[in-house]
Amino acid sequence: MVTRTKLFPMTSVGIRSTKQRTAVSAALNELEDFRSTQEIHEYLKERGDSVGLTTVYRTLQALSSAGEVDVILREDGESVYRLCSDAHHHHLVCRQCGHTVEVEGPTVERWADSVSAEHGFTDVSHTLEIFGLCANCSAV
Amino acid sequence: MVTRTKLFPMTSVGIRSTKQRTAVSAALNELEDFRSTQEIHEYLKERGDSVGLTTVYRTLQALSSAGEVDVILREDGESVYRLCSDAHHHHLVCRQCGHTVEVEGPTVERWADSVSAEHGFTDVSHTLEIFGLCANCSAV
DNA sequence: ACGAACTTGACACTCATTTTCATTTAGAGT
DNA sequence: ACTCTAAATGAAAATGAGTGTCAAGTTCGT
Repeated sequence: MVTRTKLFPMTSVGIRSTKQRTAVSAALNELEDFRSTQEIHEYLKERGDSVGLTTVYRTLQALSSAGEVDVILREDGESVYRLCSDAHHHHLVCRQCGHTVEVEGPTVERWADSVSAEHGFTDVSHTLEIFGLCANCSAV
Repeated sequence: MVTRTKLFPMTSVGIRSTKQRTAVSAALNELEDFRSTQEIHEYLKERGDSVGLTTVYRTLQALSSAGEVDVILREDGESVYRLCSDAHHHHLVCRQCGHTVEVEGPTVERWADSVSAEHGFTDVSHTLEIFGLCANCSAV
C-alpha cells in the first residue's frame, strides 16, 4: 500500500479538513486498483462511512487536480482514480476488474515536449496507458 | 486531405451502401480534425445532407471498429473521430479547436506487448496521445 | 420487379457527471 | 468555549453523451 501524508494539503485558508474527505482518502489508501467515483462511493457506504455521491465526485476531482491521485479515462470514457507512487510511471490496467500494475515506460515526456514545441503547441499533457485483461480475468 | 477508397468495405453480404453512410464518409474526408459525433451530425445538417444522429453514431462506430477511422477519447471523455493515414502514428491534438497533427512516435507497440506479456495480460490495447493548445489557440 | 434482410431515425431511456440551493460545519477570531 | 461566516455537504433536479426500440424505408440478390 502506498503511504502518503497530507492527502489534502490544508493550506492556510480555504481548504478544510472534513470527515468526508478523510473517508475518501482512506478509501483510496485501501483500494489497490483504479476505481470509479461510483465504486468508491459504494465502498464507503458498505464500510459505514457513507459520503454523498456529489461529495465523492468533488473530492476526487480536487485530489486529482492537486496531483494527489492519478486519474485515467477508461476505454468507455469513465474516469477512474487511484493513489499512486510519486515516481513517473504508466499503467497496465485490466479492463475487466480494474487490476492495475504500475509500469516503467519509454520516456515519452521528452518526446511529447519536443514534438509539441515543434508544432507550437503549449499547455501540453499526454496519456500513455495500456488496457487489457489481467491473468485472472483472461482465465475465464 | 487524406484520400482513401472503400471507406465502407462493401463485402459480399450484410453491409450496404446507403446515402447516409456515404454522407458521413464524405464529411470525414472534408473535416481535417478530430470531431465528435455531434459535430459531424451538425456539419452534415448545415451541409444539407441531414442524417439522423443515431445513424451518425452507428456509422462512426462501425467505421472505427472496421479500422477505417481513428477514434480517441478527448480529455473530457467524449469520443472524437478522424480519417487518418494508414501508417502507424500518434496524435497531437488541440484541446480547444481540435486541430490535429499526426506525429511519429516511439514504438510503444513492442514495449506495450512485452510489458503486458510479462504481467500475463491479454487482449491488449494502448493509447498514446498528446493534448495541448495549438499555436492559434495559444495566441488568445 | 420482388422480397428478405438490412438500415434508418424519432423517441425514450440509461447512466455518469454537474448544477442548484438549502442546510450544516470547520476553524479563525474573540 | 462561543460566534460568525466562508466553505462544504448532499438531496434532488438537470445535463448531455451514448444506446435500445421498433415501425417505416431501402438495398440488392434473385
